[in-house]
Amino acid sequence: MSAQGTPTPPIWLLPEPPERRWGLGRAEIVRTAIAIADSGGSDALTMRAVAKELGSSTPMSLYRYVHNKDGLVDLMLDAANAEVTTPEKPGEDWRADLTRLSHDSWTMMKRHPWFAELVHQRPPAGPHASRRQEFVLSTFVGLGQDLSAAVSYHRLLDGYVVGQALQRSEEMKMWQRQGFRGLDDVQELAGAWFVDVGSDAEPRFPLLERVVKDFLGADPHAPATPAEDVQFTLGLDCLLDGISTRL
Amino acid sequence: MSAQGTPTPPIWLLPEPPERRWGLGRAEIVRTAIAIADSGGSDALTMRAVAKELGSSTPMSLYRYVHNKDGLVDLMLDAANAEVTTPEKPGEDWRADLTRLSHDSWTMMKRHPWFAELVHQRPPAGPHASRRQEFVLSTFVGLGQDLSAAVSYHRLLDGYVVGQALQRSEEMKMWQRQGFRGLDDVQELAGAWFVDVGSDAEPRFPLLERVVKDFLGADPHAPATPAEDVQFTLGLDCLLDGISTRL
DNA sequence: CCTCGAATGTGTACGTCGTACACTCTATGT
DNA sequence: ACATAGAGTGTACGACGTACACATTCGAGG
Repeated sequence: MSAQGTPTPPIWLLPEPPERRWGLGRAEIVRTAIAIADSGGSDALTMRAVAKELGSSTPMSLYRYVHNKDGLVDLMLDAANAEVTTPEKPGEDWRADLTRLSHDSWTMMKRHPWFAELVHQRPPAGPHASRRQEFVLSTFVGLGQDLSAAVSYHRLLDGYVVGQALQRSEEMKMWQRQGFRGLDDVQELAGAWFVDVGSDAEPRFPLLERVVKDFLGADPHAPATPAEDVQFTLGLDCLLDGISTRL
Repeated sequence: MSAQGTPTPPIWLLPEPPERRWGLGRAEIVRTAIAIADSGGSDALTMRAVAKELGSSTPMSLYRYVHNKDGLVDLMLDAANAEVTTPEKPGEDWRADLTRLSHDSWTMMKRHPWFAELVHQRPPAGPHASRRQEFVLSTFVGLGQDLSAAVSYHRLLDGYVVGQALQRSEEMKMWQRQGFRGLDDVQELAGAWFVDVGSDAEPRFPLLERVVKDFLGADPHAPATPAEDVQFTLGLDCLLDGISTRL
């Protein structure tokens, strides 16, 4: 990544390349990049990979359109953000609004597991992100909160959603990490990953061990995991409860 | 990083190198790596940099001790986690316990801004992390919750703390991004980063703009920022409120 | 229809990263 | 004093992002 050399400014500062007469375009590039990251994870997102997928033999073609990789990431994040529908104005029921918004974001991040990993690598200044943030802020300000409290609550909510998504993508990686056969490996892993497990009679982390066993005992190829959504909703409700007592 | 090739298992699976007779040691390596990351950020954390700092001319010396970079990161994360004191057993007042634990973690992550960026890049299986997790789980289980609820609440809290730390380190990077002179640049930035700002008369994101101005208007070299801690505490309390109504 | 110039794609190459492999050096037990 | 395991070094490879010069392609004016 750009690391440190010259921390790239958001791509929005740079002019959109003029209307293309032939050749590639931002939209196509971003779509391809998203497809790659969707299927291969954020590690698979490589300028070379995107270029190859597009048929271009070298990655250099892309640079005319996206300026650099950080710019491409900016565009991907914004495209993903565009998939969650943000109301124009706060409605009657603030809690319903925010619940819907959070759930929309959550399903978007389930669709794009790379989002949570990449979003912390760029300043959060995309147009759609800004729009959503403005909406949430205005919701709380409309409820009589001052701006700094509104910012706090927005952070709280946003951090929660992204954090859950991050944790989810970690778990997915854990599954990919090795192909399990059965519960034998589970035992091995549970015993190995958590050091100082202690004797069988008195394990050092009994609860943790049960969690790991439950987790690893589940079918990795189970289609849908409603439990995930239930957990998400529980946390969110609990958070909104806490907020609402403070309004 | 290891990217994808062979997702490195946690370093605790590998035997600690036998007691050194001369030369380096894990402790010294990890200490140096943490010092580098503390001062230069997670981007500065390079095997080469660590080796140079240690006086070794090549990074290869390190590999006998830490196996690979992921292993070094595992050790760094665990060392940082060791800095937050986890009680042996849940006490009388669960809320005080968790508040103290969260605040401890938060100050640790303020001390080590790289922590939040690196923690999501490795499985959360370090001994100290496990111990803290076990403590939180047992707190909730002791309150009569079932295990999956306990896991939810733990995630909620942990995700909150790390998320706040992540946001903080993002802001710090934003400061470093360029050396501001005064409010002129601020105006420019505020107008530029948030696209479609709209006319001066009717900005498209009025609240957001105020937030950015407030943020950029503050003194970047202000020593302590108690406001930060106040925000942290607000969110945490609000979260604990939400949890406590569900117990 | 041909040609010219701007818009677009390509090849090559550099610097950085993690790290494998073979090598040399060092300190210790005999 | 010397063999030997334990430790550090040098060199090198492949992947990455991307700068720069070059080749190619298209659309408009003669």
